This record gives sequence, C-alpha cells and structure tokens, in this order.
Amino acid sequence: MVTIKMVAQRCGLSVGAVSKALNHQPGISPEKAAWVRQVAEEMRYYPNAAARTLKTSRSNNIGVVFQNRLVHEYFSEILESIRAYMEKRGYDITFLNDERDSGMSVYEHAMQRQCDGVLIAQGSARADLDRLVQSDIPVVAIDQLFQGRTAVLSDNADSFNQIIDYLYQMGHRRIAMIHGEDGEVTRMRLAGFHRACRKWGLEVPEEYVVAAKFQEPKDSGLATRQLLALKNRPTCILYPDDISYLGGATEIERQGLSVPEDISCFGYDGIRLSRLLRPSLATYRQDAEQIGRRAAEELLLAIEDPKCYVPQIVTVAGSVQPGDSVKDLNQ
Amino acid sequence: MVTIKMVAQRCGLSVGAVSKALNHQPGISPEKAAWVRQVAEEMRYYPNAAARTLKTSRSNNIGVVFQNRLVHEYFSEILESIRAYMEKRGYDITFLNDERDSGMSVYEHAMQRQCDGVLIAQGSARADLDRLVQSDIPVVAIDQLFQGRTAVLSDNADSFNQIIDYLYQMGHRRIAMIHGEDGEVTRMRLAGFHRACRKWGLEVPEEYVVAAKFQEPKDSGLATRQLLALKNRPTCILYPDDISYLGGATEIERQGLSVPEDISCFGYDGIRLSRLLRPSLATYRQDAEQIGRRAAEELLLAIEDPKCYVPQIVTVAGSVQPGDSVKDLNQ
DNA sequence: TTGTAGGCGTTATCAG
DNA sequence: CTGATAACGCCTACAA
Repeated sequence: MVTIKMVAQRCGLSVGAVSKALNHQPGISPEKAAWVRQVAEEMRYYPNAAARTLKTSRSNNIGVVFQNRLVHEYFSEILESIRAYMEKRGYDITFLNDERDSGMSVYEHAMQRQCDGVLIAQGSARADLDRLVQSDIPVVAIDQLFQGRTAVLSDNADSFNQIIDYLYQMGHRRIAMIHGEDGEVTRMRLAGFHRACRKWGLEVPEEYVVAAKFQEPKDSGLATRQLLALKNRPTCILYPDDISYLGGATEIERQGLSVPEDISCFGYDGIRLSRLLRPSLATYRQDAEQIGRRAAEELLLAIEDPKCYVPQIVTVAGSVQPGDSVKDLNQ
Repeated sequence: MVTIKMVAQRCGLSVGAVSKALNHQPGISPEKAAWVRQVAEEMRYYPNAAARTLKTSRSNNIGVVFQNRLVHEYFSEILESIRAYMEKRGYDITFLNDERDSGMSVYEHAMQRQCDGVLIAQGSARADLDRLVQSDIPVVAIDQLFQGRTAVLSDNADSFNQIIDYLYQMGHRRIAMIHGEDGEVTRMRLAGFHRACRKWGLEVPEEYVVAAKFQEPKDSGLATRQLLALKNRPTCILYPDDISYLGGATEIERQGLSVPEDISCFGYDGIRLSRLLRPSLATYRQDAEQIGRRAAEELLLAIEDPKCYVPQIVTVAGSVQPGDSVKDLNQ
C-alpha cells in the first residue's frame, strides 16, 4: 500500500505538506499543491480509510439495517438505489445487524464502525433500534416512523385515493381489502382505504376487510377464500402486495373462477412480475428508486450539517399501474 | 465511546494489560483476565474498528462486488446467505464498486478499506476485476472462473443431466433450448444440454437452440415465437431462467396455445415465483443459500490461513423441481 | 510557505 | 505476570 509518507518522499516534501495539498488546505502554494496531487495520483495513492477514520472520526461509511428482507424485490430495489447514490457521493455501505454472537446492538455496531449515518430499511420496529434512534448518529428510516427522525414513506394513505378512483371509474362498487400485519404501514393503508371509499360513498362491510400477511401468498389465499364465500361477494379484491396476489389467484382458479372475468384483483408494489403476469396485474407502483434516493439524500444532509438539519417526513408518491386483472364493469 | 483506556482506568490497570485480557493473550493471570473482560462487558466496551484495523491491518470486513444485480432474486438470495454467514463469524460486509468518481478500481477500493477478502458475485467479467484477482487479497468468485482463484459454481453442466432425465421420463423427445448471453455459464449449460441429449439418443436440430438474454422476458418471447413457428415443433422448451419463461408464456398464450397442453416449459433458478405461478413452473432449483454459504466459507478459509489455502472449484448441486408446466406425454 | 510533533485507539514488544 | 512504549497512517496545530 502506498502511504502518504511515500508520496512525501517522492515529492521531497514533508508528510504535513503533502497532506495539506491532498486535502486542498491553505499553507502550500497552489502550484506545488497541484503537482503533489498529480504525483499522488500517479503513484495511485489513496488514503488509508482506517487511519483517516481514526483521526477524523469520519468513516465515509453508511450503515444499513436491512434484516432479511433482501429477498423482496421492493426492498432490493430500494437498497440498489441507496447504494448507487451513496457510491456516487463517495460513501461506502456496510450492513448493520445485531444477530452477531457478541450480543452487540445495532447502535454499538454502528459506533464500532464509526458509521457516519445509518439507514433503517426494515419493516418492523425493534427494541434494539431504539438505542440507535436515541443516539447522536444521524438516522433516516424508510417506511417507518421514529420520534424526531427523518422518515421516507411511500404514500400509503394517499395511494388509496388513486386506487379507489381508478377502481370506481372501472365501475367497481364492492371493493374488499386484504391487508398485511398490523403496523404503521397497514394502519395508514387501512385509513386511506376507508377514507377513499367514503369519498365515493362506497360502503365497506366489515367482512370486506380481512387480515393476512405481507409476502405470504398462502395467507392471502385463505383470505381470498373467505371473501369468495360471502353472500354479497366483492367485485374486486385488493391485495397487500403483488406476491400475495398470486396466492389469491390460485384460490380463485381453484374455485373455477377467473381473473378478471369473475372477480377483479389489484396488487401493491408494482414489482416487475406484475407486468409479466397474464393477465397483467393492476397494482400500485411504488417508486422504490426514488424512495431509496430520497432517504440517501436526507441522510447525507443530516451528516454534512447535523446542527442545521431538521428532520422531516418525506412522502414519495407512486402511481396506479393499470392492468388486465381489473375488469371494466362499465361495458 | 468507551475506549480501552477507560476500561483500564476503571480496572486500575494499564492499557496493555487490558488489551491482553481482552484478546485472550498470555501475560496476565486467567482470573484477572476474566474479571477485566467482565468489566469491559459491563461498560459495553467494543474495540474501535478503525484503530484495530490500522494496527492489525485486519478489518473484519469483507468486500462484495455485486454490480446492479441486486434486483435478481437468485443473487439476492446468495447475498443474503453470505451476509448471514459472515455476520455469524463476526465479519461485516461492504459493497465494493468501481463506479465512484475517484476513478478508483475495485482493487484500490478494497485496499483502501483493507478488506480481509473479496467476494465476486456478478455475472460478466470486467477488466477492472483482473487487477483485484491478481492481487494478494483473498478472492472467491461466484458463477465465474478466475485463474488461480476459488470459484463456487452452480452445476450448470450437470444440471441438464437431471433436467433431460426428467423430461425424457415425462415422454419428451423433442426438446428445445433458449439460452442466455454467451459466457462461462451459457457455454457450460449448452454443453451439458447436448451431452444429456446424446445420452438419451435425442436429436437436437440446430434450430432448436435459440439465443436470448438472461432475465429478459421479451427476448425469450421472441425466441419462443421462432420455436413455435417451426415445422417440427418441440414438445418442450427450456428457458434460461424463470423470469424469461414469463415472456415465453405470454407468447404461447398470444398464439392461442396453452402450457402445458400444447407445449411444455421448463425454467431455471427455482425462484419463489416458480411455485406460485399457475400452472406451476417446472424448473431447476439452484441452491442459492448453499452457494452463498460455501463461497463465504471458502473465503474465510483463504483469509484465515492464506499460505495453506489451495483454491478450488466448488460445485453446488441443485435439483429438478417438478411442476405442472411439463405435460406427461406417457399418458 | 514549510516542517515537526502530538495524538486518534489499538496491539505488540520489551524491560521491569 | 505487569506496565510502559512504540508503532499503524493520517491530520492539524504550532513552530520555524
């Protein structure tokens, strides 16, 4: 590894002078500084991250709490977006977890690595995170609210305005909703759903709202069965996510019915699959790329000027992605 | 942050003594060492990663080269598996890339961060990687071969033995193959395919082998159209991956045909989707979890004893996942 | 404008 | 068995 000392030697200067040149600091003539930088580049000198971190207590490293959601396309996209943005800004990304043997909390892990900031991108709140959230480390959460911290949320509540608008215009009046586990997200979606229905004067019988789980086709399959068994069957079912819809579709088919002829379906997330299915799945497309980017942006703002940074709640709008799984009842 | 100095103060010992106790080194009585460790734990002391790295030039940090394939379920699963394993062993994971402004190569990036080892998990070889591969940094590649380096491969060639066995037993004699971009993987698969067919005495007309792209349903759709137009149409089509099959399915449906009644289909990868589709997709299930774990294991071996480590080629077997997309022609 | 020296938190060496 | 002490590579006051 080429160190600053070697560069100094090569330049016939002291380490201090070279350091100043490299960091664009005063105390060295501009021409000489430029020349030093050039030599450094030729020598392929890059400052040792550990040394710099130790000295400056800035690591240029962002911690990301991701749990095991890596296998969900929506979250993968968010992560990819974060990664791309951070990289462009010269930050690295390290996974932060608490499952290690040492019994270290996420907070301690972040401290140990001297992460400049942490991005929380997991669904369920964990006691473990509280310590982190209450610390001085800049934190931005995705799809999750923490006291006094910036959160980037998909527009869970408002999305249903668009969804119900769309379905209403397609002639649907009896709309059922299968929702995921209880939590911030689910509560916002339920509220949004009910509000949007009221706006159009749609009645929502209690049995039209059924609990299932996110990303679990089986559960949504069962919920679908319940809905299909109702006397006053809905004309359209909303699913907690695109993957869950598959469970519903299987159940519908099993009963000898078909989408969208006998019943319409609407997903959530807008993963690639939704466009590839036949019939294509009408769904609400979340803008994962932008969610990731906004979160990254906010975090860097918080890092680069912690004193002036004021936490906020950022909402990223998605949009209805029409599809063949919703029948136009007007015709 | 609580430092070793604070622990020493609290214990009324020197930093040196505490360091020995913490690192289980001789030069301190076992009882006192144990007591020191307990105090350290109570104080929630964790060694500063940067300082330790600087001193030991071991970072407990693994670099992962992943490019933008994060959004493919197969790779996400591998990454998740790597992450889980490394974490358990006390290593962190940092993304390594070369797209940063600084014009730093992956190698330089890894050096700067003093990564203990690097995992290469991307499809296409890049000139940039060569520098890394030729360096002293332990490297393990996934689904890719590098001179003198350990590679963990899915059993691309052998898988077709199993696949063709399965299809033959289901009565298929005219089997076509749509394959992905040229490369190590594709070449191995093609060879495996041809060999397996010869084993059963199956003839493979040239027009039965069509090029498309990985993970691009549209391309596979076009390839499918070509195959369906043949005078002597195959009874079964092999797709480069499960996602690509969706493009084929769409094309088949568009022609008024159906899977598996008119034509059978077989995927590759065995992502979750394959089991959720109707008809369920017969496919070759790659053991992503094990591929990731084996790669991680090998890398740690190489790191922990570089002198004795001998690079090898590890093949991880998958298995045929039967599905309704293949018709039993025997009946 | 330049060079020197101290220290960030650790570990490791070497006297006591 | 114990405690100073010197690095690791870098930055930054401060002295020249």
